[in-house]
Amino acid sequence: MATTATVEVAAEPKYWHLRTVLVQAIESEFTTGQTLPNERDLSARFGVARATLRQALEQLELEGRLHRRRGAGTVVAGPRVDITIGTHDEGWPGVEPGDRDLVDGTTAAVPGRLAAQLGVRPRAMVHRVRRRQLSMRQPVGIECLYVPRAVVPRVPELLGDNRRAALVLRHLRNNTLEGLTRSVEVGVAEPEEARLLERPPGTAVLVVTTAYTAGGRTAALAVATYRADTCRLAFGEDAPIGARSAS
Amino acid sequence: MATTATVEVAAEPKYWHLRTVLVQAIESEFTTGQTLPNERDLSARFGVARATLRQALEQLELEGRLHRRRGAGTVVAGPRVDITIGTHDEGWPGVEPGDRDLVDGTTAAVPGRLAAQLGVRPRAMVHRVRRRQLSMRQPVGIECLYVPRAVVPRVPELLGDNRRAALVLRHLRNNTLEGLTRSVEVGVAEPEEARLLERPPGTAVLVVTTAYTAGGRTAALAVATYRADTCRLAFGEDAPIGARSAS
DNA sequence: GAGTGGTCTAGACCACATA
DNA sequence: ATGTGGTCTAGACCACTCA
Repeated sequence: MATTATVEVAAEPKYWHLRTVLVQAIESEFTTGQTLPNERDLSARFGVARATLRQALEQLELEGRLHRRRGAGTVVAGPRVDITIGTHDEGWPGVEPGDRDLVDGTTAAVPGRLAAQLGVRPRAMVHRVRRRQLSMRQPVGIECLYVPRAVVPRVPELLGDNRRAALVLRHLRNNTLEGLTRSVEVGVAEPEEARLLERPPGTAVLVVTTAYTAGGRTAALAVATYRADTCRLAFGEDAPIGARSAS
Repeated sequence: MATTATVEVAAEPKYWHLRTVLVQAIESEFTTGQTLPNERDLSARFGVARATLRQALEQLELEGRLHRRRGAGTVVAGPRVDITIGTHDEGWPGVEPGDRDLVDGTTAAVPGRLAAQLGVRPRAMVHRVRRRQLSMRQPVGIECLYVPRAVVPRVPELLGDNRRAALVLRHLRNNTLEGLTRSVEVGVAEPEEARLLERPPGTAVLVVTTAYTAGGRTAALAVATYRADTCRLAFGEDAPIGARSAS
């Protein structure tokens, strides 16, 4: 029994200790927007392999404390962007604060996984309107609205994206949306989505799925994916929780 | 200009292609709960390094398609657990479906980052009640309630965790909660939290922060962290979206 | 073109679960 | 005791940004 009374029963992994050290450094010696030393220098300074350092950086990015851009560098992040998630039909038919970007508007067969949620046959035709949300010139989310063609039938196939999207949205606005069901979960960005969000494929995203009901059926389904590193979802009518409330 | 007309401008990373192959394999050749071959075999089979395979597996786990347990193996996951997030004071004062586990009940100085959100002085004393949510014997979330001692002063310091927690909750239930503000974001689990969730440190979690207001002030703050891989947050009164609605 | 983060490799050892 | 996933290393090359 030569067990020395080491209090260090923890034995936390190296990447976690590294993360803690980096958090302290970020909070005490750096300010928002400031660039950190590059990964090779940092790993050398801390005496760890670059992969281990990267594991810590990845977690800090997921927490929204850092932003990394290939070729550019790693900078200290500011507070997360608040994405307001309304209790009502907010978001789609209306106009909201913040810049938005029309990506495209198409009509095609419903993606297999969404047929059940939309309440349509597996290969039914649906309109899809996709737009991108920006915040301070940075892309933060992709919002995708699916509307069964049965709900909005009169959209000529030949129109351009902009006109088609406008038609679908106007039609929907005239509908009386009665209620909605919503869920939030974590997903990963597919390559195209990732490109629009200016992130590598597989980046963690918050997926907000909203089913709009009208006339006892699902009239539309919105699937919004927000960058998990930069976004916080804010619910309720009041102002977001901790934001700028320090007197 | 010897540019051959290669359509393959994509050049997606290897881990993403691997992910796609694995998704197809999981969906076609495996069923929920089934164990996959181990990582060394899989990486050999696909002709990649183990680290590359693990990058794909990590994403699949984050998506909730796989569960990995050290020493045990990698199994195909079932559908995510729906965590109901009510519009009212649901969750804390009341009782809800699903098993819960009291972790501890303490009274200590408020954690620095929460003082502003609770509307108390930086080193003010707060009661903390912490419990764990289980689903089918698996831990899925840690729910932590902070109540300023100014709101519930009459809790003897000497009581055991169970009694203290019960007192705080009963006191809070007698209060008239007037409203709440809520946000959802992604975070990483600290080692202790991670242990309770049976995951490695740094695991991605969904952080739900709810501020309860009563009498024009913040009476309580609930910080709930749910395993991002196994949980989906369901909002609204209706049943969750796609769940079991296929007739 | 220099410097950055992103991808990928081929190993090694450790902590844990299970039988 | 065996086998699993978890951690860590020391390299290499690629894709991208920016001066």
